[in-house]
Amino acid sequence: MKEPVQKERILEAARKRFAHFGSAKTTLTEIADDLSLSKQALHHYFPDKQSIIRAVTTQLLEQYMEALEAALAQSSSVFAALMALVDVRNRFGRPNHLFFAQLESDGQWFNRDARAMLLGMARRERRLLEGRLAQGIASGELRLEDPRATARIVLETLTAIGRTARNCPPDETLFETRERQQRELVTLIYNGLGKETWKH
Amino acid sequence: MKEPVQKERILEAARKRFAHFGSAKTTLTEIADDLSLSKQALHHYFPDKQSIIRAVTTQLLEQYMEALEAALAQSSSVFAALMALVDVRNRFGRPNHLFFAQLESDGQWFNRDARAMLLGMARRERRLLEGRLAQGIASGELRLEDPRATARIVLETLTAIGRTARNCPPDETLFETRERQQRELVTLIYNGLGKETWKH
DNA sequence: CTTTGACTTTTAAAACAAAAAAGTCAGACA
DNA sequence: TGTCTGACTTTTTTGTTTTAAAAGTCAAAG
Repeated sequence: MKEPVQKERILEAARKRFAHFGSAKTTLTEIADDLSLSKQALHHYFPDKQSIIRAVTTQLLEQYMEALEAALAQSSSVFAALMALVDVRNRFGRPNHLFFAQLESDGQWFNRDARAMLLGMARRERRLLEGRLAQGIASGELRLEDPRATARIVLETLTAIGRTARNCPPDETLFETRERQQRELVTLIYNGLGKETWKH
Repeated sequence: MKEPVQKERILEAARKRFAHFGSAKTTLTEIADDLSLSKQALHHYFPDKQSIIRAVTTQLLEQYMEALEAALAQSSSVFAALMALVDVRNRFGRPNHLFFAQLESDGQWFNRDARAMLLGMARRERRLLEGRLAQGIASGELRLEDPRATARIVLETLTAIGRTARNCPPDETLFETRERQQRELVTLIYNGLGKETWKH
């Protein structure tokens, strides 16, 4: 074999195209051309386009989880952890927003696995945050009854904010606005309405 | 004139149809038929369809503002005010979700005024909530630095949650889920992470 | 084991025709 | 004069057909 990790090269090329144009607007021929191959070569490593999308998705989500886990682990306070959550989410979501938007949309195929993948990811994400909240409770930083429910509502809300206006134009301002909104919300939640407001 | 307030009757008929099918899927002929009129009669009172939509929108938003104002005024605590906010929002949004979704979407015409109207409404809504928060600060219930920013972020977030999955099927479960989510969020914000959780 | 050329099938896009709805106007009727 | 309708034109939406493109298959070559 010429290349020891041809599969990896294909996945890398696909990942780049998916990030820029989304999986729907990327053809197998384009991916193959990027590698100076014919599309039949791709079929030798992946049975169909769907399996390529799935592989790229798995890879991305796995990287996200690792980054989140690391960020939460080294956060010195729950507040820092929440801010890191927002940061890592946007660091991964922004360059791939087109890709993820298509995964969630009612696109033709896929979507069987996509739903399941994203759901499983949401679960792992929730467990991580729940764990960090529990740590905050143990350390006396927080007084919370139900860290699980709290983690769930925080993540659901951040997702809702991130979903707004997921239309075509990749407006950079929009991303900035959303991230700022998320940071403000997290700050508000951390402080609540009855305490002194946290100072920047 | 046969009817003293023919314009009102037309608006009422339009409002009903818009609520059920949205303004895009409602024809002037249908509205006219409901009143046993020809569509030309409608044109005598309203120059075009857009003006009917605008009139209905204005009416609905005005009713919403009055309901919200009343609810906030008679709320005994800020927490009750926030819950009332969620309640009134959904009480108005649910029956007309199709209508409002179309207003916000990139539909063919309209949308010039629609944006402005919704923006103005968001402003008035924010002022009301801000006032109620300031009242809470004055009464000693809250300690907040910036009630304006807080009102803004709360409303933006509630809107974001209400916008999720605004697709076709008027699934009743979805509305329940969203409203529950909004209540949980408001509770979380009120209490913050550092205090004892509020008991139901 | 990889890769490709030639092929079939499926899916998405473009073009076009048909239907429906919006909007106009002169005039009827009380 | 205020209210409404019939007959009409223009615009928009919808449905159908055609066309192009992409997905997927297979035998065979290096």
